[in-house]
Amino acid sequence: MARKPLISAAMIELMARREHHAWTLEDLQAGLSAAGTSPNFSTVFRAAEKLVADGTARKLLLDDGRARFELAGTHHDHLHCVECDELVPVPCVIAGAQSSALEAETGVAISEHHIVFSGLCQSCSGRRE
Amino acid sequence: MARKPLISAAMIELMARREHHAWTLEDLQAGLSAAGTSPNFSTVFRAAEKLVADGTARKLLLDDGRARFELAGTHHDHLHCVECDELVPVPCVIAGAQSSALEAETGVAISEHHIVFSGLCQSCSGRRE
DNA sequence: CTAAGTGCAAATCATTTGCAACCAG
DNA sequence: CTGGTTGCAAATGATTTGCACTTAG
Repeated sequence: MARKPLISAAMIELMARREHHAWTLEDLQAGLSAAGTSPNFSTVFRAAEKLVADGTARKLLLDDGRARFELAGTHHDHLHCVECDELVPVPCVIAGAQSSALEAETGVAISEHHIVFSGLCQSCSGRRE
Repeated sequence: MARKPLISAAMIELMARREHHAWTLEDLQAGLSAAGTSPNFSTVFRAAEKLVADGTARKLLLDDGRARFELAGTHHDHLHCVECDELVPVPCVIAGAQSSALEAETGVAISEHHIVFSGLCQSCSGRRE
């Protein structure tokens, strides 16, 4: 049990730069390589999983079938830009009252949710006007 | 160019029975086998993709990495039951005003969305009380 | 006959895992 | 030394594809 391991630390720093909000394993490997280290894909994979395990990051799966990792933080949802393929964070629009109403209406018990909007991110949207 | 092909037709009927709301390819193959035909996995796969292509069905990806197919219909969202693993439909809780407000607030342009709630479906929820 | 639908086997894709070599404490 | 980290190669799991064979029309 020691301090943050090498790659994990670099990975956290990298993600904190927000070049992307959510990173695929490839993004992470490329970013780390650009930053000097050139870790093996497995290493990136395991470091990312570890960050998820200790709560530092969260893993997301999109319909394109590739996992993305984001630094954990306050709850928010995402917009998947159909133009640039970025996954950008957007504030959550579901009020507690709404999920309560849904639970009452359907009989399900909700513990969490994740919304993925599809459309254009701010920059792609602006570029199109 | 003819009428609905064999397996596709059987697949639509099968899905319409609602044993599941959303079917994995395995579910579909098992269901079709139980119904008499025993199609090859590839055949099931291609028929399902075709249904998606012609708008009869929709393909969904969950965090477990396996695709599920549901008959297309009016928009709704889903609850993924953590107990029985079923994906059950729930009415959409996002009002148009909310996404408009989100667009105004963030500058993104939303074309659609999909919410996946996690929790207990109605039967699992009831069984636990 | 001719295009569409199938089955089977092989190819992909995106991870995951096994294991031996390494490295900081 | 000793446990955590890495690299490399091989194994998975879930599709996807290529191709030859059928079959409905």
